[in-house]
Amino acid sequence: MKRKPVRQKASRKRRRRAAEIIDAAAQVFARRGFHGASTQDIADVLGVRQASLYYYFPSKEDALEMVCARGVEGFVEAAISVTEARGSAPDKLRGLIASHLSPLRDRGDYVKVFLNERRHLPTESRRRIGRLSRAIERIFEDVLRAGVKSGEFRTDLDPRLAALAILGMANAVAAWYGKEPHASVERIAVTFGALVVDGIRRKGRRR
Amino acid sequence: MKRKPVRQKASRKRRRRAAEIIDAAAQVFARRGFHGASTQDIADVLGVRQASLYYYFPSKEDALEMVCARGVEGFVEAAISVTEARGSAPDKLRGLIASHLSPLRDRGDYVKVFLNERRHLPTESRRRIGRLSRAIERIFEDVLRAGVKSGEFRTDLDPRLAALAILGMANAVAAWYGKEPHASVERIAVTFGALVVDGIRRKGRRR
DNA sequence: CAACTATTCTATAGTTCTATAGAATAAGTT
DNA sequence: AACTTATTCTATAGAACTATAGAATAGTTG
Repeated sequence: MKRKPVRQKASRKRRRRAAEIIDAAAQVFARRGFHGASTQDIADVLGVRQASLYYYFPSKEDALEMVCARGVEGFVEAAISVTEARGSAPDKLRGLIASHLSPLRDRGDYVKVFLNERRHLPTESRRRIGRLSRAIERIFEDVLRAGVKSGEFRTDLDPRLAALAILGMANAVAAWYGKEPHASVERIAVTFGALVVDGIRRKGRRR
Repeated sequence: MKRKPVRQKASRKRRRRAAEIIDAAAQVFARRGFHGASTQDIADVLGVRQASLYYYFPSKEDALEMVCARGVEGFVEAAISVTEARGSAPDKLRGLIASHLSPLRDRGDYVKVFLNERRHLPTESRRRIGRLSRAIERIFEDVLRAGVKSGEFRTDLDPRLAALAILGMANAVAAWYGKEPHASVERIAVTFGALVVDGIRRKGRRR
């Protein structure tokens, strides 16, 4: 009867600390890559001893898994909710792009690690996370296919290739976001949306 | 008088072998990443002992440098020659995309390593290779800017963001090229070129 | 405050990896 | 064949890194 609030208080504190630890891991993995980063590097960021980290994760690989998990967290859900809202195919596509870029604002390092280091996850978690990746690709693909069917997009469009193109474009942002002046997530999303939907050619002088 | 041909013969053979060694390194670095790959992994591909590799490179880092060097080799030159040919801005841009994708055909692993592992190069060579990267970005940017100026591209286009978008799209191909059926370099180049220049929206129903 | 729990520390075992030294073998030359 | 040079091999030093064990310290609760 008395134990519960005790445990919760302690574990709330612990969760906060655990988040700091994983944050440091994300930062270090993002900068040096999983194998290029040592647990010592993570400890240095936090100002603690290397061995202390093992109070929060059982292995470096598990730390990677936590970072990657947060790196994809919410992507699929957000994307689905965009496609379920009503709107034109171009609107949905622009919405998908915006939603896909959104996590860069506050989780850039996590996203970077997910994108570049997930291949180093142990088989099982890599598979699980790979499924999420493919789910996102499929969502883009489906919107493109629907747009072709409805006549909003060109009939000669290859939805698969276009989806990979758009995702490649969007994912690449993680690599330079924060370094380019005047490039907020908003602005990038709008620019990319316009580029993909309408192209860069000036209107009224087709061909 | 007699020595020259001797030395040349020997060194021609050696160059061939050195190319095999670096090829194996490219393959292994592409698959596992620089720090995730051991020199033992490279030796395994070749069926030789780990230490034997050091007859061909002085350090693992140097091997990375050789791989990266071949990974960018020719990119800039090819891009420049595209921009120097005459043609419309859209033609040049499509040409740039095609030229940029071209090395994937026969040097996919090298390109992959250049894209993903160059950050692990020692400072000096990283800088040198970083300059080449920026040169390529600039070439794309310049074509876009020229197209805006000439009225071929939309006046509200941000050439810098568009260049990053297009390069991101193109560079991402390295990650999946060879795994997608019916996606030859030709086809990808044409698809991406059309996507960027004209967008995916169906013609004749703007807005 | 005394007892208990949570967190961090010191120390290190054990592994993996790069790189070097020098012997052995293969290839090439005269 | 005898000699020379090129290539690969065996063996290992030495460095770096992960993870564990158990002591020390800080924090919490009755």
